[in-house]
Amino acid sequence: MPELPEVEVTRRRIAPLLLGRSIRTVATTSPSYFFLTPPVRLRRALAGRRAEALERRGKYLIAPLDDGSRLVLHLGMTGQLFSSAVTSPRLLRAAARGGLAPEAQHGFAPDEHTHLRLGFDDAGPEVWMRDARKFGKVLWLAPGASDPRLDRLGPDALTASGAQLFAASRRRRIAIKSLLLDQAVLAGVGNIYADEALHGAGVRPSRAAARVTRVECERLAAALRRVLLRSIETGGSSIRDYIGPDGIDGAYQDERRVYGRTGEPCLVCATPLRRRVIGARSSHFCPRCQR
DNA sequence: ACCGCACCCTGAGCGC
DNA sequence: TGCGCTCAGGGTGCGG
Repeated sequence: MPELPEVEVTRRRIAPLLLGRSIRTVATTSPSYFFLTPPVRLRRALAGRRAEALERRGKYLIAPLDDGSRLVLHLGMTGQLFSSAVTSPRLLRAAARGGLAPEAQHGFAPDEHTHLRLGFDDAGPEVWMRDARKFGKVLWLAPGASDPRLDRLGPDALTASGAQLFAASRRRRIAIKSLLLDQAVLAGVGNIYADEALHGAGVRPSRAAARVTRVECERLAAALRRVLLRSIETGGSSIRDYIGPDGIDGAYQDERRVYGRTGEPCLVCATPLRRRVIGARSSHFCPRCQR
């Protein structure tokens, strides 16, 4: 599940493939709600353009183009943005992965889930976007156009302060976990890193946001920064679908302390970790360390 | 205004 | 072995 770290790693590694190259071909799948901008319009808008930068806001990637328009991408849950020159078992269905050595899986061929393919006016690799579940989004913004999705994003989780978090949590009766996932409060936090940060800060995910103290908000902001930065360092979490644009898996899944570890011992106090559904998201926590 | 929840989608993993 | 069911969840939007 691409969250801030995975999107940031993707940004850093895909930027060299995108920047300064003129887009010559744009191939898409059929219209669906994956395309907030209809494919026909998207193809027209992108052909001949050149990305001048690649920015990240929360979990969104934004590429300002040379005509002042912008290409906006969101990877959703299962989105993969990668070079056509790479392959990875994660690009294949489990059935197709079976038994194959990684080096035997050459030449990933675009399938029905490969929704966007950008080709360039040189001989280099293309940039492909694949998303089996289509929870991702592709959007083109005309010069000067804005989008409510971007406008409502709160401060980036990497730079948000404990004071901001404290202010945003006052009078809120929702669980602190749900508040962390609200992109208008903090941009970039998803289920994995919310759970990890709450454990790091010693705060139970189900606690009402308004009952989290100023000191705990400071601890939460610090834990978020620590967890997110460490994940970026290790290439993100490749738990199911996520791959780096260069086909290389992240390694942060090996450093998880609570996410997906229900029943296993807490690495701090050895108490078996618990799972509880909060706001339709599974939450993992230590009943002893997190109050 | 605030909050909970259904919905979009497909593949994995399970039970029978 | 194979089918069908359930679950996973980011973000949006609606109903209470």
